[in-house]
Order: sequence, then C-alpha cells, then structure tokens
Amino acid sequence: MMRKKRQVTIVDLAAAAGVSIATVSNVLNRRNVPMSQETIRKVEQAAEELGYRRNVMAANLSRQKSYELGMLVPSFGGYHGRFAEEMQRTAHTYGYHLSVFSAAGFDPEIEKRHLDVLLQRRVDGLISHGLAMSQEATRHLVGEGTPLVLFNAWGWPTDFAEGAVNLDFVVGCEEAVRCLYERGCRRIMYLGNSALYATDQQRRIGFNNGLSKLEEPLLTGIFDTHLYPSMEQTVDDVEALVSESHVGGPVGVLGFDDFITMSFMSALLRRGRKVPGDYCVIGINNDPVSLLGHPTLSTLDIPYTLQAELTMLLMLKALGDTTHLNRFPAEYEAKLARDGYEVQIPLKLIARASTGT
Amino acid sequence: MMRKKRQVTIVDLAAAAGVSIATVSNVLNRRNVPMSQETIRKVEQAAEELGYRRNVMAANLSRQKSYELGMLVPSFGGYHGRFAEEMQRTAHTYGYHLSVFSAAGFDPEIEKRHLDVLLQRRVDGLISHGLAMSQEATRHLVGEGTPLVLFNAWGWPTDFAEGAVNLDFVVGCEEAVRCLYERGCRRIMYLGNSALYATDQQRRIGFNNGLSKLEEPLLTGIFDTHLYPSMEQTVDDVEALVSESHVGGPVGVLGFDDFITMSFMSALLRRGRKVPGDYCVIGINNDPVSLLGHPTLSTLDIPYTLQAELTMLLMLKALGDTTHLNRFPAEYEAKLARDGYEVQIPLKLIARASTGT
DNA sequence: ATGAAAGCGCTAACAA
DNA sequence: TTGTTAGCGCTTTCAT
Repeated sequence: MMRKKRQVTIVDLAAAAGVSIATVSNVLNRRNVPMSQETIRKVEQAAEELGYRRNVMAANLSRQKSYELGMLVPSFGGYHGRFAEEMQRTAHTYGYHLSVFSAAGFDPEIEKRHLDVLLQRRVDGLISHGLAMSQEATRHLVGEGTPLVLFNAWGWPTDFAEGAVNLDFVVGCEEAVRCLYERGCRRIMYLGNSALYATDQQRRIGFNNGLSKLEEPLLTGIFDTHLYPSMEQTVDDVEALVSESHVGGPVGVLGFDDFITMSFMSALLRRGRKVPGDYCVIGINNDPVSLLGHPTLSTLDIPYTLQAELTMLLMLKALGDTTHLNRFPAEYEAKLARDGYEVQIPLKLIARASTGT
Repeated sequence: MMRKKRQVTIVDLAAAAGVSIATVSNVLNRRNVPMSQETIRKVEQAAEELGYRRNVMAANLSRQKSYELGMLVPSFGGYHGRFAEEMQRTAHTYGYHLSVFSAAGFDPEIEKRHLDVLLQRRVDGLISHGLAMSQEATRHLVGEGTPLVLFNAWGWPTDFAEGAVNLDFVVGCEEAVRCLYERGCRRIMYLGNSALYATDQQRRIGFNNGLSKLEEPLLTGIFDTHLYPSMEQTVDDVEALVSESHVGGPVGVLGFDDFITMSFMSALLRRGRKVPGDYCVIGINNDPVSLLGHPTLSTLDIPYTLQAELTMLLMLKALGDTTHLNRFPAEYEAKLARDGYEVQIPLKLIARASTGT
C-alpha cells in the first residue's frame, strides 16, 4: 500500500534518546513515575528535533478513552451556535475536546449520520438537543456505554440519557407576561412558532401560566407565525383581534424569539404603530439582533455559561471523571440534586426600549 | 486497568459467523474481492445480532487515512457559522466528515490548540480562515503532510497552503458604490471595522476602486466603527461631514456587514432621517437580519454553495482523491485554472428597500 | 473464496 | 529508574 511519508513515532524518539519506548511514553505523558531529569531532557529534545506529534488515535485505541466529546445541534445560527461555542470552551476547561455537528435544520437522517460517526469514533460522551429523530431510533443508536446528556429536551425518557439541562422558558415567559401587564397592557398576545414544537410548547405553557396569575381580565391571543405566509398577515390578524376590544393601554406581545419579534416589530412600525406606546414587545434569547433595531428590544437573557457548566458537570459524572468535579461551585451540585433529571436554567428579563419605562 | 464493557469487535463477528477476521473485514467494507453470498449473509447477520459498531480509530490507525477534515472558524455566528454548515454538508457529499472548531473571537492561543488537536487526530486535511496566529506559527504547526486550504485569506504565503477561496469583496463593494451612485448619491461613505483587518481592507479597496470609476466628483468618507464607543457617535460624525457639502440627493452608505449597517440605519431612523430618501444604505453578507428591519436592507449576497464546493475541490486535489473529482462542474476546474492560488467568489448585490427604487 | 499474520502507534502491567 | 511485552481493533498482503 502507498503510505504517506512515515510519521515520527515514539520508536524514533526512543532510538534518538537512547531509551525505551515505555520511558518515552512516560516522559511525554508526564506520568507520575520517577524518572531522571537527564532522561526527560533527552526525550524532550528528541521530540523537539524530530518534530514529533502524538498520534491520538493510537493512544485512544490503547487506553480505551478518547477525551473527545460529540455534540449535535440543529444549526450553528443564533442560540445553538452561541451555546456550542460556550460548550467547546467549557469542555476544554475540563480536559475534553468537543466536536460539534449541525443537523442542517432538524433533519433526522443527518442527525443519525453524525451520531453514528461520533459513536464509531468512540467519543467518550454525547451532548445533544432534544433530537428530531425518534426516541426509539435514538435509544437503538446510542445504546449502552456512551453517556448522553441532553439540553432543551423536555419530557424525554429518563432511561437512556444522563439528564437534560433545560432553559426555563416556562418561568421566563411568565415573567415576560407579568412585565407586559405592569406596563399597562391589558391585551397580551403570544407569537408562537410551531415549527419548533417542543420549545414552543414550553413558551406557551409559561405564557398561559403568566396570564392565569393576573388580576384583571384580559384579551389574549396566540398566533402561530409558522402558519402565516408573511409577518404582515400576522400583524393583520393581531390588529383585527385587538380592534375587537375597547380596553385601553398598549398591546403586549411576547414573541417566540428575537428574530420573530424583531420582524413583527418592524411590520408594526411600517404601518405607523408606535413601539412602545401602541405596543410593548418582548423577545427571547437576547440575540445580538435585539440591540440593532429601533427601539431596542426587551428580551429574555440566556445564561450560557451556567447552562454549559451544568451540562459538563452532568457529563463528567456520567464519565466517572472525578478529577475536576471539585472545581464546580457547590451550588451547582445542590441545583442538580434539587432539579433531578431535568435541570432548569433560569432566564433573566432584560427590559429595553421596546417595553417603555 | 479498569476497561469499560468490552466492545464487540470483528473477532467476535468472525467467531459468530465461523469465518476469519479478514473475511469479516472484507464483507463489512464491501471490498471488491470475490466472496460467497452465504458468507456475506452470515457476517452481516452476526454484525446485526451482536450490535457491532466499527471502531474507526483502529481502522484509521491501520490504513493511515481518516476521512476526517478539520475546520477552524473565528466563531459560529453569522457568515462563519453558515459557511461551516455548508462545508459540513459538502464534505459529506464527498465522503468526508468535517469537525468544526470555533476560536472564540480571534484568539491565537485557542486556534493553536484546536489546530494541534486536529493534527494529533491525524485529520486528512485542514480548512481555515486567514488565521489570527502568525504565519510563522502556522507554518511551523501545520508543517508538511497535512494539506491546508484557506478561505478569506488574502495575501497569505503560497508555500504552505493549497490555495485560498476568497469572497470577492473588492468587486462586490465596487458594485455597491456604483449602485449608490445610480440612486443619485453624490456623497458616499464607508463604515469600516478595523477589528477585522484583512476583510475590512478588501472592502476599502473595493470602495475606493468604485469611487475612482465614477464621473462626477463626490464627497466621500471612511469611518471606522471599531473606534467609536457607540453607533450614535458614528452617525454624529457622518452627519457633520455631510453637512459640509451643499450637494443634493441622498447620502450613500456602505457598511462593513449587515449588523453594523442595520445598527447604523437604526440610529439614523432614531433621529428622524429617512431611509431611503435622506440616506441609501447597503450592507454585506445577506444575513437573515437584513430582512428584519424596516426598511429591508440591500446587501451583498454570498454564494455559500459555490465557495464550499471550490474549497472542497481544492482539498480533494491536495488529498490526491480522484474518486469524486469528476462530480464537479467543468467550469469549476476552469475557474481554478483562471484564478490560481487565490480563487475569487463573486458576490451578488441584492437591492432591497434601503436603497429605494 | 478464505485465512494467517504482520503491522499501525501507543499504553500499561509487570519485570528488572 | 527503566525496559519488555502484550494488547487496543482493524487493514492488507500474500498464501492457500
């Protein structure tokens, strides 16, 4: 077979340094065994001179552990890209390397393929959103042996994942509703997105919970933006509903995310409505876009670091990796104990111009 | 040593099917050697029943080839995330799997780390933007043997990369300037971003080229948004400059990207300026945000697929992988031959409301 | 059409 | 303090 230019191996280093390969291995891995300074120097020098580079495939194969983690996201855009970035950073902090793959939307086939490759690569653990592929397929594919930690997965079976680290959209949306109410809104709408079912459901639950806690009766409505051909038409319907009531004050709107909300707000402005004034609107995600518009958008902020740390904590526990466990704040442990299988990450409302003062 | 539950290997399959491991390997890899249907059936059945999953580390180690590619991006946001996604898809089309890592901004340390891990993993090839780390360091790190294909890297040495697939911001910006001129703008500004030096430079070159091709004299200016504490102040300075001239017509503005441009436009609207009317503005990237505002933003569209295909073509050539080469349109080959080391990807101007009609 | 056996580069138990 | 050696799971050459 045609091989590429032979790589430099520990055998070469051993020869160059005049020691055995075991010693080379020990030096290179800074293992906790006694060895003379002289040997260390010789080996390191040889490595430097020969331009040695460890072959992790061989190492992984041998020690049955890869220190590689795999992550699946539906896309690199918005929240998921940002979270993936944070996870890569966090994983590194704890000695792991994280590869991220995008499922290009929510394509189950692509998900399956990435999962399979990851498993074939013998990653130590998997991190994934509530997958698009069936839970049956997931169970079958992942099987035993490779721990799976979920994020933003609600109501997933507790038997094949270590747990789920979820953004608490329920409480977040409750607060958003409360905020709108306090700004004088007595007509409050939610702009949903049934295309992203699970996460939309959470928001709806929070929205309804929030409404049910208010004193005065309200005019409320839920609009599924996914079913509208354009945002203009959504606004049409919202305004039609609003005009039915004779209550005063601004109309409150909570949107599925900052994109949808910004888009809705633009449509509003385009037809001369005032925000705030005629409308108060709140988005979700604190995406950079929320700062771009005029007015700036009130939104729910996501504590990426917290979510990433807790996800990693769960993973390390599943991996039985006790080395770094003490580096987590004690409160994280407590939170884990309190929340159980589904860990909740609280969202913080950031009030900006779109909700007035 | 404490091993995890022993994996199912081809040895197990061989035993179960009553054949040798060589045969199992042949069957599983659908190699082009004669074998009886019966054997194939037996092996596949055994694999199915025992839940066999290939260990690619062992396979890669043995055949000295991984079919893995590594990619480095400065972040998962905006253009880079979108392009990374497209590259993953494209790589798969040609039988490769692509891992993407974010350098968290342009941190050279993180870049270095990711590169090193990728190299240790013996990926077949590397794909990277014009790195933040020094070219010296890059040369040293990558060394021989692993092909490197760059994207959006201008003026990089031709000796250690296979080539660079670059977005043609020069021509794109020329066209943008032309467009503004045709809309009646006789005062044309560029909003730069020196934080992203190389790509900003390309835009400036195009901007100046565009200006130099116009007939009438103009009032022009370049503002580096990176140096301003807020977009409000940038607008202040722009308006100050503009007020110096007594020329009529709208003011034309080309922004570094859609984010900066949207932000600028918002600031404009906030102080009562009309877009279009008082100002015509154009962004770059055709980011989803460009559709969110009011008015919608004219922008330069990026042909992700083309850029990804050409990047992959370059990579496959470097890998000496001739299997799929014929799947590329002949014009791609021609383009490669024409452009040489730095391949240019043309950008298309999308005229929307922000430049009027 | 199938199998035996020599690696691939590294780790780790054990011996010296 | 250092070395020997048996794997890790798979590919591939060369016999049979």
